Amino acid sequence: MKTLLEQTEPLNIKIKPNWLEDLVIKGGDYNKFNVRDIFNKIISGECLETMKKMPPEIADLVFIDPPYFLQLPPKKLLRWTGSQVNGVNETWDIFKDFADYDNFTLNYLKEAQRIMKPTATIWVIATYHSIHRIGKIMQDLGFWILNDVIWFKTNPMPNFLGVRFTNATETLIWAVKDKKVKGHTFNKDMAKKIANGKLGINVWQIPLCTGFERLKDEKGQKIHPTQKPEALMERIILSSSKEGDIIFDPMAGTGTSGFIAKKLKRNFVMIERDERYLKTIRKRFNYFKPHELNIRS
Amino acid sequence: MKTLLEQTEPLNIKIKPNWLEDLVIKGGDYNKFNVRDIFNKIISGECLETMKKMPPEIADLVFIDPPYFLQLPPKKLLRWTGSQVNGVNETWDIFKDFADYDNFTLNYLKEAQRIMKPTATIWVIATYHSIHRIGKIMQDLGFWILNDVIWFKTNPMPNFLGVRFTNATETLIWAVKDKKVKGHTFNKDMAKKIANGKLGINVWQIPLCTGFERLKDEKGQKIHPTQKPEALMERIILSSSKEGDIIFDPMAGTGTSGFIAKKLKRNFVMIERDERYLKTIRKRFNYFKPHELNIRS
DNA sequence: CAAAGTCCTGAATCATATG
DNA sequence: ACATATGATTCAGGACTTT
Repeated sequence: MKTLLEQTEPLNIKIKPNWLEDLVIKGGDYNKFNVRDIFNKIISGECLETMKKMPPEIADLVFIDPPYFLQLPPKKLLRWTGSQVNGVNETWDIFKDFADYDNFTLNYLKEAQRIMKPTATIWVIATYHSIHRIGKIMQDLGFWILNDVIWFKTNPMPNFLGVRFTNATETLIWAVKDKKVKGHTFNKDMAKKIANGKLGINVWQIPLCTGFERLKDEKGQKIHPTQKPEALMERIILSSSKEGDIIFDPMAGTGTSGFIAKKLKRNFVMIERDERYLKTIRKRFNYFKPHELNIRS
Repeated sequence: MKTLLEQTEPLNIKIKPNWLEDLVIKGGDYNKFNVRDIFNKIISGECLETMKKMPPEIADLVFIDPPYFLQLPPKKLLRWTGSQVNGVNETWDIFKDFADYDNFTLNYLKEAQRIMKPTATIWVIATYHSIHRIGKIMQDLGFWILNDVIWFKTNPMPNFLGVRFTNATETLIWAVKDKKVKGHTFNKDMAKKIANGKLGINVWQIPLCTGFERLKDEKGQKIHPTQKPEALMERIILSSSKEGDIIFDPMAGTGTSGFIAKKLKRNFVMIERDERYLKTIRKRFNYFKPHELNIRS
């Protein structure tokens, strides 16, 4: 598989194919969506209110990369070289307190549960800052956890202050919507290939998203502070979905889930609020031919 | 360091040194403990009620290996007492529901928080079945998580059914009792040695507790279903405690925490209810000389 | 052109001292 | 109890520069 954006123009070029405009639809224009409205589309709109407009039981796979609520201090951490650590200080990661965060979590999980097909599975990713809250809320909602999967970063940011272990992992929770679900998709052979060709183990060694794959603006600054690696998304999709499946991501960011879904012959529905990210997704999807996105060129 | 029990007699020999009797004290004999009562002792008694008798702020390090609430079907339930010693329903991993489990968790965590010295840290281990519940409850109680540490088993039980990933991990939560805590113990150099000599990473590759280290009865049956490897306990103690520290374990099982604590020149306080495990601990501690356990021989 | 060296940065729950 | 200012500290990997 080719590396991201190898075949796309630089981001500062303003001219784009017209058909890419059709990739994003305005959620505000709809009271309810039907599947045809949103098939292989990114819906522009706020996460929760847009999810509520979705029809029930349409997704084969749900992927959610929510805010982690890192609770970082507003001040930047300086390195001895003078450069600063760009912690996440986006407004979307700010919550009043745990109760506020929990409430948000509960709401999007409820909607995800409704949107999932009966045999669908869901992946949620976070760090220790919030994964436990998410996991407990999932269990309380009746989700049945199939696995924790550990994303073991080969090149984590070191903890140079030496007061705790270097945090080299993020945790993914993989679950079905109910304990009684039978027949969810799991591609066993693919899982073996993915996890070091061994037993199909729940630890995945994958580097951070850096280099050419990392989407950057005209100034060379990263567009999204937490862009997920394509390799991670590939493993998720290859191990737990089939060709033609609908993959739903209500917090798309730079759209890695839909991008990889499409590369792997799946379909997607994504939601994203931020205009800057939406613009980036359009650029990114220039990789595809119109017919691959069910758009008439 | 020598392997466990290399210098002890086989478990089927009934004659033990008398001084080992003093290793276990009866919790029921006390209304309140003072530190001298319980210094390098195993307290025989039920976990919660015994914890409540403990003085506040005495532990430098708390290690808790609680029931995981695996929710296995009844016939596969793990028996705390092995063969039915008494008719009482003393099964180890049975809880009515999540609320029941959460209530138990909340109670022992509250007590642990009280027993911890102001700069103490706490380790709790579990699998995905319950770690998220534990983690959220910890956060709600004000514990401040320092790290998730992943115990990555080199020889996990393979998953033959092919419906999910082979679960090769357990998760440890490492935390201080409050966000404001300053000056907890973290032996940085030791952490580097522990985690592949590199960054001091939060992923530890350790085999399951098997072979000679695994404690077995006269019939060769394992005594405890989830005995933790010594290597795991060594890493915990070496990375986050100092010589002479008091390490507290309210659910001792076969006493690995205290055993390794003592080997590494720390002190311990342990609580264990089950007479069979207490007997095993006595055997195990025959490894030491009386003066190492502050007992007059 | 290859090899070696420099610089930058990645979801980060920092530590200590002073007011 | 707060807030604010300043100090000490790290590795892998990619981009870029120099030899």
